[in-house]
Amino acid sequence: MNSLALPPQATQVGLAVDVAAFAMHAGELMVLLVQRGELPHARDWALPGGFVHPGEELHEAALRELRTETSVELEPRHLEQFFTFGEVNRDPRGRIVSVAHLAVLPHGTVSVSGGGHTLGAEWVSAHRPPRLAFDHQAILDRALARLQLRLEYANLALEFLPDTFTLPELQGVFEAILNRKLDKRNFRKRLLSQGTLTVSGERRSGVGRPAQLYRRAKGTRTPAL
Amino acid sequence: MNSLALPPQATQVGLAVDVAAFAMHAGELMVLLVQRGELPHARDWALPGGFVHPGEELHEAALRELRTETSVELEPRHLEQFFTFGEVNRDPRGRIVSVAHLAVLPHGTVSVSGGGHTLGAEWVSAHRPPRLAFDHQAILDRALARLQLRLEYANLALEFLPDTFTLPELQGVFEAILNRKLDKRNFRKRLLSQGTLTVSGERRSGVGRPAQLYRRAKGTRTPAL
DNA sequence: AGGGTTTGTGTCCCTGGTACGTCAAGGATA
DNA sequence: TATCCTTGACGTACCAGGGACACAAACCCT
Repeated sequence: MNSLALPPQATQVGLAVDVAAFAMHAGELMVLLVQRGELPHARDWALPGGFVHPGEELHEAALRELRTETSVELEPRHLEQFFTFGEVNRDPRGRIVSVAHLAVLPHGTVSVSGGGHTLGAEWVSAHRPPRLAFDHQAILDRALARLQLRLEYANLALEFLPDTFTLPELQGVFEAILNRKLDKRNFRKRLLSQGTLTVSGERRSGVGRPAQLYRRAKGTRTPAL
Repeated sequence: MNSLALPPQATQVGLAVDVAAFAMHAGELMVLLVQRGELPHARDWALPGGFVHPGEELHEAALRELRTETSVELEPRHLEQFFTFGEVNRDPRGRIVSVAHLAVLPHGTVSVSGGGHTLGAEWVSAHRPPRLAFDHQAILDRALARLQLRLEYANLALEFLPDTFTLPELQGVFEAILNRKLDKRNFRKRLLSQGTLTVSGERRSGVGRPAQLYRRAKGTRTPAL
């Protein structure tokens, strides 16, 4: 079965995956970065990622790199391939194409720790990241654009919150992703009329009027990405 | 510069591109296929595509394969990468990842002729293609979905028509891509209120009332994809 | 008790989309 | 030349969704 030969002009390239993983922190959209421990770009910040192993599917590689480099365990449904970067000179080591993935980290996934060949892993502001290695800024730009597109449809924002949450919190997630303010009343109207939320108990935020707690309605389990 | 070594576990894979190229014919959305001349899948139909050459950008490879296999010359602005297929066993020759591209053929590009290693090239119904080689049916499915998404925004449909055209013709393009009928009057309203069309002379279709001819308004050159 | 802070709510208007009936301009035919 | 057939052209009414907008309610703290 595997006995067929490849034509001679078939380029053999290094196959990599990169992951732009997002989470909410203090009302800000954060992206997960690692500090590279090896050349090239040693000590520079980069998106987690690395080479695909033989016999390994693309999404498996993405999950593995995320796990080994940042200790973040993720379900496949929170991962989506969104673009492949294959420019000839994007990597000084040779022709390396990277299949870039978008990851949405469910609320609670905050503990990160460097691993593998990295010097460390950290959450940084997605809209104001430090200087990134390779073409990772371009990758991040595209990831943000895709994330904003996805927001319109699904209940993607809910992934960033715990099981129960307040409407202002949910609005904060939207604002952090879209990077702009929204109108309170219109936001409520839209979300509630959509019927994907149900109420729970009460809650006090320590300051101001207590907010109503909501949770996602039953049967609203659309895949995150 | 190129002196850095790749880590040993870095998978070397074959890098390919495939192109789902669409055009209108007799009111139907057509996709461009080639009949394979070599193993595997010899004599089966497939999307045009092949291996990326060393030092060649992805989109260059896509354009080259299209040119050599089907004699279709295309501008880069009519090409868009939309997904990368990298399943481990998608190709019996080994690990081959294919970066799939969507192409919109401007009106007039009809003459196709087989070339390269193919037995021939042909236009077939995009919604009812024959059995395809490899995972090309999955690629086609995704290409159609993307095409339908794109339709909403841009003047993508105009790419399928000559410089001057009638509104019913334009509506036919929409219907062919969306694979469903549209309302005549609402379609006019939408398109004309958009202000991207201007009028020209008249024209008779041989049967029924002659239709007004339109052309795209000046300064409406948004990139096709 | 009062000030500060945050949540919660209703109205108007504009836009875009859909459903729908009717007239107009030709070609073909008798 | 009159009639019919075919297809293009046009306008109205209705509904849903989104954006702009101001004020009351609940809780904390001092």
